[in-house]
Amino acid sequence: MVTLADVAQHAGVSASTVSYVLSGKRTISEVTKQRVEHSIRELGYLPNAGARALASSRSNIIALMMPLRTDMYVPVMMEIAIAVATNAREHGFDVLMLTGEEGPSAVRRVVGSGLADAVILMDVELDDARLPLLRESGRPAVLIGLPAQTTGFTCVDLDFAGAGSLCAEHLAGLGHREIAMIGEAPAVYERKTGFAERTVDGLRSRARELGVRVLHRPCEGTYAAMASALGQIFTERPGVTGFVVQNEQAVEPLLSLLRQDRRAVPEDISVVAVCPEQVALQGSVRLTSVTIPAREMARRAVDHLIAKIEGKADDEVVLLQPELVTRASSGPAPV
Amino acid sequence: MVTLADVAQHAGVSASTVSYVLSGKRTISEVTKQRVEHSIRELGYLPNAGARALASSRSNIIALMMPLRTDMYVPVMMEIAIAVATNAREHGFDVLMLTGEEGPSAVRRVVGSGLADAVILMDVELDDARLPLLRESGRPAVLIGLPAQTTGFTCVDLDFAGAGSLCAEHLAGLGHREIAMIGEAPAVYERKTGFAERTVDGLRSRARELGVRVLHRPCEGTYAAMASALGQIFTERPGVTGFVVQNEQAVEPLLSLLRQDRRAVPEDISVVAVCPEQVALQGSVRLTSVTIPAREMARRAVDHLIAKIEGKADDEVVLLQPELVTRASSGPAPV
DNA sequence: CAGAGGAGTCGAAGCGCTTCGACAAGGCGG
DNA sequence: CCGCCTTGTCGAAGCGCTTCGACTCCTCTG
Repeated sequence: MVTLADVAQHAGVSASTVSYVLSGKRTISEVTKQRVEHSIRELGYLPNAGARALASSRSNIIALMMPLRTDMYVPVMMEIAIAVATNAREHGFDVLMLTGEEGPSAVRRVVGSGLADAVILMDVELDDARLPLLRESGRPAVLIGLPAQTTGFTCVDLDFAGAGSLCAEHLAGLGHREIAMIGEAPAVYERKTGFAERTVDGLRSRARELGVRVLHRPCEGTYAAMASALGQIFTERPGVTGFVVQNEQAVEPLLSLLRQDRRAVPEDISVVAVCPEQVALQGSVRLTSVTIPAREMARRAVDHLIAKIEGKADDEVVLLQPELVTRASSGPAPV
Repeated sequence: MVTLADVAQHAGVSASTVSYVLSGKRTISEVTKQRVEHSIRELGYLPNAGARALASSRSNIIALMMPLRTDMYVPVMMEIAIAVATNAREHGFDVLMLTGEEGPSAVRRVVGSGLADAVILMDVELDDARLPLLRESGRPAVLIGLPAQTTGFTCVDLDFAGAGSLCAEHLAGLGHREIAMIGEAPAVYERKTGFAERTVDGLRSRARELGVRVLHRPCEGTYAAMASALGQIFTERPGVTGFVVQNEQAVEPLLSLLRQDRRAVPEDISVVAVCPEQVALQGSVRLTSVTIPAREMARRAVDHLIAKIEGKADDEVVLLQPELVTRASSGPAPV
């Protein structure tokens, strides 16, 4: 193992000089710098992470906590996680992966031991048990999601209410007067994550303004559940011509069932999805959709977090503006 | 911040005693132990990770490297990652998430700096660029997958060849004489990950023994790609009555297209999938499938890795035995 | 031409923990 | 009843790095 001291000796300078070359915290003459850097390369020196963390009380590690709810849509989480890791690296940080298994106290452990400098929380509930612990710790934190009480945290999320109203506007603009919303699985609502409700609220209130009737049905992402939900919807509201789907697992079942039912998309029925772009593109029909910008959320979260670590950012609620892209699954309401 | 010394003082013992209570590496009388543990709780002491790593040259961190190929099936990766993290915690380890973005040298950085004690590599290619670096580092490593050259590593993977032959046996046993295999996307084969080829090989050789003809078609997981592949298959081999699908994104398109084509599953066509259990269960038809045991793979990988860290395990190739579960998508060949 | 101040470097003091050797106190066999 | 081993505890020496103050040259400025 090569140490700082070895490099210093090899370059004929003191250890502190090498350290300053590495950190750039003091001016070092160009010659010395070159010499030191050459020695570093020559010896294949890599600073010891533990020693660094101990001396500087900074680990350059961000903890990413993602509880694993099987009912939660996994690809979005994964995309965010990957993007967080990639982004963090660009700032010189690594990412520690925390699952929900350990419970809220994982936050305390990781932050209290100095293992992580800061925390990103995913899948945040309205009244999340991890938040008090995090607040107490005083460490920088960013939430992906929007809890009831945001003081002390920066929150990054899609403006789901806005997404809902965009869907309402789109369908209303195409002449639809009765629409149904296929929501997330009931378990998601029970868990009180907030985003599902916000979407419905946004959809509802804009629809009301535009004179459109809305029927909302939470639904699991299986064929069976979808079939039953669809049956109920058409029984209760035979005039429904537009669908908004938030549960991405339900998208294919819905399309498939409509097809079986001999209802053409978009001629008879228009479908708008709230989902990641990939899902909108890869199905049997290219879906008109409001994209869930996973990468963008991750990028914002990391950038904010780094800024907070460096003491140059305040708490803030960042709601990303949703965009609706019209594709092949929506069209004018039938006459 | 509470330190070991604070605890020692509070308990009226020396720092080393506290350390030994924590690590259990020397015998400590029950009374002292109680007293120390009480002080720890009282003060809310958490050992500093950096100091610990520095002094013991063990970070208790495992690096999990998962390159992000968009063509790779994401949920399996995610399931493995989560299971790795959860399992590692049970052994007192945390997991550092590495993406492919940084390139193979990420391995060197993380291991050379002492940030991670060991490494788990996912999505291993036959001739993976990360392997030489890892070998050189001398750190314990487990690969999830099977490269061409395994010396120096423990490898954990599903016996995909066995999975292939199970599929052949199942379909042959039901009387099918001509089967088609829908493989992974062409990009997967080009990347030389090995598992896709092994499945085909296993399927082919067992099929030959059983007198079954096999047609193999790599296929992307989109409707369009599937439609075209299916057209070609039935043109080339009109007598095909059995399908083996390895690309899980292709499963729903296949079923949907067969339905459209008025070919009933399982009456006219039998379908066997190689996929995680969840995928087999949640579609429009409950699929006969060979499960990809993501969690089990993760568990084995972590257990082996920990054993290697503690110096009590050798390199080994662990191929998990595949199991075929018969469900609603396969039945006797039509007469 | 003296003094101020900047640039470049060094030495040393930790950071909080682990671990090794030492040592005191008691239990045992011979 | 002495020496020996075991058990329980302590002190001190690091682990490899960061960082603060101090010091030495220079280069300006008045």
